[in-house]
Amino acid sequence: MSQSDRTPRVRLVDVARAAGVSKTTVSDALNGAGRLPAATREHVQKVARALGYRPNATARLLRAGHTRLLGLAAREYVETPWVYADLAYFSQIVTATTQAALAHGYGVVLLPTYGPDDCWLDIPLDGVFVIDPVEGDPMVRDFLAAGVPVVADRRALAEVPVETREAGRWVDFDYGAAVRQVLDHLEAAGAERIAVVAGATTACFHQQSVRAYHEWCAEQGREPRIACLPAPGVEHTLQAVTELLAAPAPPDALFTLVELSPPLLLDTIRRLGRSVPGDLLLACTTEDSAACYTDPPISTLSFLPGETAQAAVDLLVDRLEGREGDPGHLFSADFRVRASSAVPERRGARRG
Amino acid sequence: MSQSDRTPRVRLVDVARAAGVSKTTVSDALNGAGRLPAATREHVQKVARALGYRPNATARLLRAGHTRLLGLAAREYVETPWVYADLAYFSQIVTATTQAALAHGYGVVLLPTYGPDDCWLDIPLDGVFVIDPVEGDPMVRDFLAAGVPVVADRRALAEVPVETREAGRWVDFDYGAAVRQVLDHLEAAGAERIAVVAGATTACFHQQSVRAYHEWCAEQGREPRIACLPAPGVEHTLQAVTELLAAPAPPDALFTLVELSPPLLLDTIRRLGRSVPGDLLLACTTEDSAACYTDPPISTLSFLPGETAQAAVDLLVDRLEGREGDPGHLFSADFRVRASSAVPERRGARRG
DNA sequence: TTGAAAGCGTTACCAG
DNA sequence: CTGGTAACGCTTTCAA
Repeated sequence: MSQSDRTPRVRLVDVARAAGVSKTTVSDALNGAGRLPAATREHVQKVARALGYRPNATARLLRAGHTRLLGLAAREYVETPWVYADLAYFSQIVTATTQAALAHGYGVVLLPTYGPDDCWLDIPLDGVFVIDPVEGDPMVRDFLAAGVPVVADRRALAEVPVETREAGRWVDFDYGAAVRQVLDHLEAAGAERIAVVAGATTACFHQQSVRAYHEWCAEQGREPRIACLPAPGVEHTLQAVTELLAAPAPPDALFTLVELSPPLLLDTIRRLGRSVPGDLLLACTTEDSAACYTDPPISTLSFLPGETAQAAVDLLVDRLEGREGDPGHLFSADFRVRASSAVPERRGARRG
Repeated sequence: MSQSDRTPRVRLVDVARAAGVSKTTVSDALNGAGRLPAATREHVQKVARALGYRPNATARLLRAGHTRLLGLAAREYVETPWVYADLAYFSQIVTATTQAALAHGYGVVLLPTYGPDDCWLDIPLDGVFVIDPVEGDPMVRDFLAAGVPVVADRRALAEVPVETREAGRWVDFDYGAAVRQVLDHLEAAGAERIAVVAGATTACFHQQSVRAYHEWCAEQGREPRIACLPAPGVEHTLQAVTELLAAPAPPDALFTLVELSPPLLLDTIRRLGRSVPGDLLLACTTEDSAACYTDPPISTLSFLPGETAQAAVDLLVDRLEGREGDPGHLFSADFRVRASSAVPERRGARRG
């Protein structure tokens, strides 16, 4: 690959010349194809090894017509240069995607989320998994227009010209339903003023969940108490929590929709003088497994990154290998009620 | 890319035919090369757009002779199929590598850590960053033999045939020194029985750090108290901690060398009936930023994933773009003393 | 200004 | 059983 080398790589033809045979024979000998006599095969292999020959991967790909490379992009915070390290959700998506891809013999390329438009089109990809596409996402549009199969969410696919849609597959959640499930639970547990921390992006998840919260509030005749963060970050998130809890007639429940270390959030709430669940019911959208080890364990809403990634890869690979599969897969979020949003009795007991 | 399509992709030559010009003209018109009259250029562009033409990435790469793709592999737990999601260190390495690569116009491919030997050689890579190579790592050997520049640690490079070593660069730490620094600190803070949780792999980091601990114990005439984990995982790690603390004459200091959520560890220690730093001094090797928000804040040892990744990419890119740069970069670990391993006064006060 | 043709390094088809 | 030769799809040099 390296062009800057003084010594150019040894090519198939070099081996052929050195071994006194043709390119075909070398190719066959090395790939176990054809029916060469063992002697020829071994001779060629020896020469190849002696010369340090390695096939050029790019040339093989051009020949093969596919690259067995899948792209992965997290688009939620397109503006801010890549911030997914602290986000357990994206970490787990990356891991699970890589594992699933590997199991099918595919590699995974982490795609740029920002930067010169179209730069992603220079990467030789067989398919792409786009997580949290933004509204009218150009990446989804471009790949689909280029005929590269894409897995995204239903909205992203609906936004794309119908004639390019054929290569699109989707994985999706009913985000609104998930949010309402948590709100209903908190209300049933006695919460009257539920505060929410959400993201201020055009990703489907945040748009739908914020909308669901507002609708829910309207139905219940309640005043929304919501902080929308334009970017992730521990500082800002804790700050938002602090401000929400400092409001006059402070909330008696908190529901976070952005990732934040659960033990840390718990600790912060305590330092603000509130007990959980005594003064404040708590439910977190998180993939951090630490949530069930805290005291009290924290109720969590999970969007199943492992399952999602697995499904996305399967969808992509089915399409790539010519199998007619499902057009997509709808998941249900996983809400686990734990002691942090406990039943009303306990709260009444404490206060009475 | 997708071969399974009924409708084969439209190629350069198709556009040329449709526009009534030659391939050259199309290429020039689309790439802004040559000095075509504006009319021709626009005409070609219009036809290309109408046909939905997208250049084939693989073919361009073959022509270009490079792929602008960098491989990234975490080799520490080669046996276990990819377990880096919960590990803040690897997450941050991935993010930082991607960012740094992007800044140079390179993409990043996540490499398989296990699976059919050599399968990584089929991926068209310009360079590779191998984190925590194992002893005699075949991945490092193969890429170097193939003339693909590699960044790893010094040991990995030393193990490779000298004639292929030219394409190797390194980033490294003096792990032993880092470990001794922490042990010395804990001792100065009054610890007499320091327990350690480490990994049982052949990665440089674990080998050197475990050795340093044993040497330090020997020098001090102390009995080592160490748990070595063959694989990561919250359960196992907490279990190891529990066992170490349950020993007769229990340790008065704990130093973890494997990643574990700091707030969670603190919580666990407390549930075992020990206070930090009162009963137990605590220092963690971790990249989790939550460590400085706990109460008490936790002393941490960091191996600077951000800086390491940045340096690795720079080393790779310098080599690829023909610049003569450094052969490698030696880092010093970042040890931050916080209240969890506080000065002896406080411990005396509590106990007296 | 435009086009024909020569690569890039591999694999695969067919003659010999 | 082997070796020429034609793709794969693009860029670029060089003539016209």
